Amino acid sequence: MVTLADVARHAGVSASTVSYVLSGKRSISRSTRERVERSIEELGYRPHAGARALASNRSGIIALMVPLRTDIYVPVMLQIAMAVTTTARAHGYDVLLLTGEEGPEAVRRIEGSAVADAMIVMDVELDDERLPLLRTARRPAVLIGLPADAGGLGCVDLDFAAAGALCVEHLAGLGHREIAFIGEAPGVYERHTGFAERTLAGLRSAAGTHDMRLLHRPCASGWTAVAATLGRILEERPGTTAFVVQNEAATDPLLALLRQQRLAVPEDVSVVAICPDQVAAQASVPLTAVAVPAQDMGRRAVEQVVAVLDGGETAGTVLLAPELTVRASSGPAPR
Amino acid sequence: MVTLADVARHAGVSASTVSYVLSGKRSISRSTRERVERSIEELGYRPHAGARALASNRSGIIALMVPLRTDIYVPVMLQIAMAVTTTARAHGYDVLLLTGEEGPEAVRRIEGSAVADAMIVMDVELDDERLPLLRTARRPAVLIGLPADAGGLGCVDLDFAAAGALCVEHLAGLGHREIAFIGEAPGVYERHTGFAERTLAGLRSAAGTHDMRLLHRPCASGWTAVAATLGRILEERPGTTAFVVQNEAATDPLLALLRQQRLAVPEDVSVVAICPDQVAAQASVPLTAVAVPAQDMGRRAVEQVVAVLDGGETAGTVLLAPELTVRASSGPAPR
DNA sequence: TTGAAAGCGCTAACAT
DNA sequence: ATGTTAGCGCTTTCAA
Repeated sequence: MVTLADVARHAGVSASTVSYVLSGKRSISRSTRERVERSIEELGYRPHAGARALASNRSGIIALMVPLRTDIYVPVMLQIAMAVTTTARAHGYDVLLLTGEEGPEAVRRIEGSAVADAMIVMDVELDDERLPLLRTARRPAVLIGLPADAGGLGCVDLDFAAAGALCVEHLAGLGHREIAFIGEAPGVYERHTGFAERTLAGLRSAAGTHDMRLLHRPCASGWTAVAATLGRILEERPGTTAFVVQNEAATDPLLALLRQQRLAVPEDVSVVAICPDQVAAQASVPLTAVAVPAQDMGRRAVEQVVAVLDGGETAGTVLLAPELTVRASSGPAPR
Repeated sequence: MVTLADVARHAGVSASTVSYVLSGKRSISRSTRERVERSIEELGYRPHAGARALASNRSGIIALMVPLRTDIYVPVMLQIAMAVTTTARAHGYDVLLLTGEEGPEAVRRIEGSAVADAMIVMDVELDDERLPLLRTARRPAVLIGLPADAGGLGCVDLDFAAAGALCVEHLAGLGHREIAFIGEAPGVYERHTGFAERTLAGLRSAAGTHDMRLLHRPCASGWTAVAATLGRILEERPGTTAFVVQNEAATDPLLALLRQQRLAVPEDVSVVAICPDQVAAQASVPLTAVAVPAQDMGRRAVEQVVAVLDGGETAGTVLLAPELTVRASSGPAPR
């Protein structure tokens, strides 16, 4: 294995000089730098991550905690994870993948062993049990999601309340008066996941403002579950003229079921989704939707983390403004 | 920060004793062990990952290379990644997430900096450019997928050729004579991804044996693409009585489109999928399918890697036998 | 602008 | 059964 000492010897300089050429933390004469760089190249030298971590107290790793539950919003999760990884690499960091399964213990483990310089936590619950630990940790943490009390932790999320309101306003403008909200799986609400509750709050408040009736139904994934949910909604509220859907797994079954019931979209009923643009665009009826900017969220989270690590700036809350794209699934209320 | 030396002092023993209590690499008297363990507990000691990596030449990290392309088989990818992470944790390892984007350079980086003890590589192409590097690396590597020439590298994969054959045989037994194969996106074949090509080969060979006509059509994701593909198939081969689908994103649209065309499943046409069981079970018509055992694949890959790391046994190729589950989407050929 | 040298916290060979 | 000690490869003062 090629070490820094080998490079120093090969270039005829001291070890510290090589180190400084690498880190750029002090000025090096042009000729020396070039000589060292050539030696590095020729010998194929790579700094040993462990040695560097020990000496510098920096591992160059960002830990990413992903929920293990693969039943919900899978594409969003993967998109975020990928964006985090790509952005982290662009800043010279690698990403350690943790499953939410480990819970608070994972936070202790990462913190204690100094294996990562910072943490990014996804799928945050309103009163998440990992938060106290993250707050007192010596390493920065950024949440993707918004808990009840961020309390000094950096947060990145879509403004889901505004997203919900935006859906309602779009439908109100089209003359709809009675709408149904097909939400995430019941478990998501039971866990008090921030984004789900905030969306619901946004919908309710805007529905109130616009004097609309709103029916909320959580919905598990799977064709059968969607069919059951739709059946119950149509029975309870036969006057429903529009659906807001925040459940990636439900959009396609919903459209197919409406078709089966001879309900034309958007002539008979409108559908507005809250999902990634790609999902909305590829549906059987291209969906009017508020985009969940998964890539953006991942990218911003890393940028916050890196800002703290490199600059020392303390992280705040970044709420991304929702954008609604009108496609083929929404239209004027019938009659 | 609490160090091993702190623990040693607190317990009244030497540093090495603490180290050996932790590693179990030599016998320690019961009383000493308990005293040390109590000190560790009381002080809240965690070994410093970097220091350990430097001294032991082991990082306790397994690198996982995941394709960046999020357009294909997303749930499978995430399921595998999660299974890898969970299994790795069970063996005391953490997982570093790499995107395929970096290509061979990532292999060099990981290898050179000793940041990971081993690599698991997903989405392997038949003649993958990362293979030569992985072979000469000093750290073990296991592929999830099967290249043209594994050449000493450990491999884990579903036996996709057998899976394809199994689909054909099931349909042959039901009297079908003319079948269409809706495959992955064209790009997947262009990249010569192993599993896609092997499935096709298995289908073709079995179709030959059973004297069936087989039409293969790659298919991009998205409703429109599936509709176009189905349209062309029905036009070219109006006698088609069964579909084999290896494209998670296409199954649901396909079923909906068939319904629209008044083709009843399975009375008029049969559908057999190659996809995770969960996807098959949740479809609008529960699908007869060969399961892609994503969890299993992830788990087995880690077990291979760990076997090499811990035991030194050299890894072979593990081809998982396909299993076909009959559900509601397949039945006797019409007429 | 460069070098010398003291650790960083842990492991493992060598002693006893 | 336990202790002593020499590194592992790098960063970073301190000195020149």
